[in-house]
Amino acid sequence: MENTSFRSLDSPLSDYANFEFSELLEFDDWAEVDPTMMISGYPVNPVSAAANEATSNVIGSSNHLEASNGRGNIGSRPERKEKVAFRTMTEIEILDDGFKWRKYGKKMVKNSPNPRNYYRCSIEGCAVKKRVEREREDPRYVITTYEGQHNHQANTV
DNA sequence: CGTCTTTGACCAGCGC
DNA sequence: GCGCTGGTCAAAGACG
Repeated sequence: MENTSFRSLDSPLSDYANFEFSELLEFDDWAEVDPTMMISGYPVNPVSAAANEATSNVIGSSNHLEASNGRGNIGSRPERKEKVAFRTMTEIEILDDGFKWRKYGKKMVKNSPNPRNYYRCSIEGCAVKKRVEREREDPRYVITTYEGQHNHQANTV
């Protein structure tokens, strides 16, 4: 609903031009989420490194994460879950989006030589989950998947 | 002292 | 029915 929340968080850094969401992954009720909302609701502010290149790197590759949801929703809709996945060009996988995340697991997927990290919101009552995974053919790219919505304002960094 | 990180093991769902 | 993968939880440790 209220996508407002924060759009001008105290981001000391102003070079988060690496944030690119041109490659959105479709999962369940993706259509319910507005891309604009993510831009205003999930601002990223890399605290360091990577932030001088990119800027206008056009992603022309194709997504290969379709195998992620090959579980049980082939032609069916078990339930609606807000899943938002987008690719970010950054050397760091821990992007500070204004919320506090607690890593609760790491797993190595066969589809990628790199491990997949699972994060969860540290705020109680907030069941938002975040999945961070590196691109298989482009390690410089990071696939961030948000699941759920925050029930609180940004925890400010 | 409090919080978060890390690793392993366990469980569940789906495929064959 | 079995196997596989993915996902989650738990405990201990480390660090601030």
